Amino acid sequence: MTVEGKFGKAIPCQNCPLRPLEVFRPFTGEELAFVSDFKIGEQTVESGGTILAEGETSAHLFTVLSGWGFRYKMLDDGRRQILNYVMPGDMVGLQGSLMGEMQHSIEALSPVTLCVFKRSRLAELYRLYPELAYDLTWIAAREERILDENLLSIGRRSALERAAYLVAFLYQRAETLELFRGGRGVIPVTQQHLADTLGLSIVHTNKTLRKLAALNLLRWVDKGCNVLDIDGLLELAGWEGFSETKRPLI
Amino acid sequence: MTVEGKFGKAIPCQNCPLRPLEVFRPFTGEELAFVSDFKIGEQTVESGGTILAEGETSAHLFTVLSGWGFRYKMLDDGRRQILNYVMPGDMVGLQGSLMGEMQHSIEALSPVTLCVFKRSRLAELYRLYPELAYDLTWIAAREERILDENLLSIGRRSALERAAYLVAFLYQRAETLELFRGGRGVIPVTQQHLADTLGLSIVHTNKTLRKLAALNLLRWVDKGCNVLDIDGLLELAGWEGFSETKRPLI
DNA sequence: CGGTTACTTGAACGAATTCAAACGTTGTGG
DNA sequence: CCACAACGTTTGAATTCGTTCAAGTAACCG
Repeated sequence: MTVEGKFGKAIPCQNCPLRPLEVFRPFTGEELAFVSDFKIGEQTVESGGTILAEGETSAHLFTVLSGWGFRYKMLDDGRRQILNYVMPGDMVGLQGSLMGEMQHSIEALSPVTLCVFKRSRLAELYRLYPELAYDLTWIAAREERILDENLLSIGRRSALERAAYLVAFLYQRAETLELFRGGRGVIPVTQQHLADTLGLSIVHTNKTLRKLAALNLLRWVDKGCNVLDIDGLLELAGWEGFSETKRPLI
Repeated sequence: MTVEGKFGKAIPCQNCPLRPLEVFRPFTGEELAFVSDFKIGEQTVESGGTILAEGETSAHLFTVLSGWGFRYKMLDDGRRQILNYVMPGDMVGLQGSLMGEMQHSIEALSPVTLCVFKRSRLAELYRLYPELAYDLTWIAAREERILDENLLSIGRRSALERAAYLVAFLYQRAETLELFRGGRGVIPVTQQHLADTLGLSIVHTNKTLRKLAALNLLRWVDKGCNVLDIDGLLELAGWEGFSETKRPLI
């Protein structure tokens, strides 16, 4: 099976729409050439579709080019915990690439476009591009940091603080990607998604969000959350916010 | 300041007591030589002492040679969340080495001995030893996986399941390190530590542990937890257990 | 227009926290 | 050697927080 037959290749990395964003560190021509060659194509997943499933050992590794998704794990009886969200520029499937099979699933929250890479060329990356290798470790460490914050939130913050933290977190990440520039600035999640992230029931999540809305911190619009007062959310959560230096885009 | 004056160097990596353990992948002579050279000395931290503190930008990176510790974060008002535990063979401070300053603290649960490495030589490692570079990413991905499991547990498991999961997790990790061979096989934590890991109050943690004890799954002995029935704990938690292939020891 | 999905609300219930107090062990200073 | 402080564990009772149950509304879609 040829990869060209399976994945359409639309955007070459040299004119990637994400790369000009301020958040991403500049790449050398050589790095860019390798990444572009490393990329074997693009793939799209419809909203609600599965990007990667727990247990699977994909031959591929992805970077989100556009769209939102989330990583989650489930217990046998169906209880679901959302671990983190993925947005443009985020690499997905790295953990699976290193550890063998996927230990979590990833689902699309909106139509998602992915850059597709071949796992098998990772060794080459490590051999020839130490800077990119370092970047991969950095990316894993960043995810770890986010999970640390999340764990603190779920374990120790009250429902109200926790919800404020989560919405602020999602808002800030999207903001640095300039995802709110053109549109209405809506975080494309249902209350069920937030509930499964917060470790709360859907009913209590709703009541908590209503409280945040009553405080004029956010507003709920057609299937999404609109942040009205990011500073208020941060203060309520007791959180300094998500400060990030330039990061790699592979 | 010479590093030799600050850190005693006792064990050369070639006859590291941990390396012969089954869990660790064999290293080539060359890799071993680099790691041994990378190591600038050893450091000890007394029980209850701080190994690394949030906000600090240490010039060093460590691997635990002996003893137990834990990673945690705190909210302004003192609420503490334990994120993970560290045991012999675990690298600590990697996240800080990559992201600049530490985003969490690490405290010793028992007297701890650390192998000390210099952050500044990390670039060299990436340049000259792609296999070790890969290992570092792998180590970060492993931590991520553990945090994923933890998040699922705190977010979605009941108090009883959660406690069973945690104790089983700690037991299994210690078991693969053969930490229970000589002694009584006690996990050296107070109930306060477990409470701060589970996201529960100390009172409710106590009541939950008593239930597990009543089920003959564990026993509480002089400041520590003694596992009586690991399979029972795993079953109650609805967890398949912590399967791990050979891993690197840097 | 009937079915589905997402949001919303009230009420009853259950789980976990907080408050309060007691017990045993360990270590310390008189 | 004893008094006593410090710490960790244990238990009961009152309270708060969050869940579950139940129902209803609004928007969207085939």
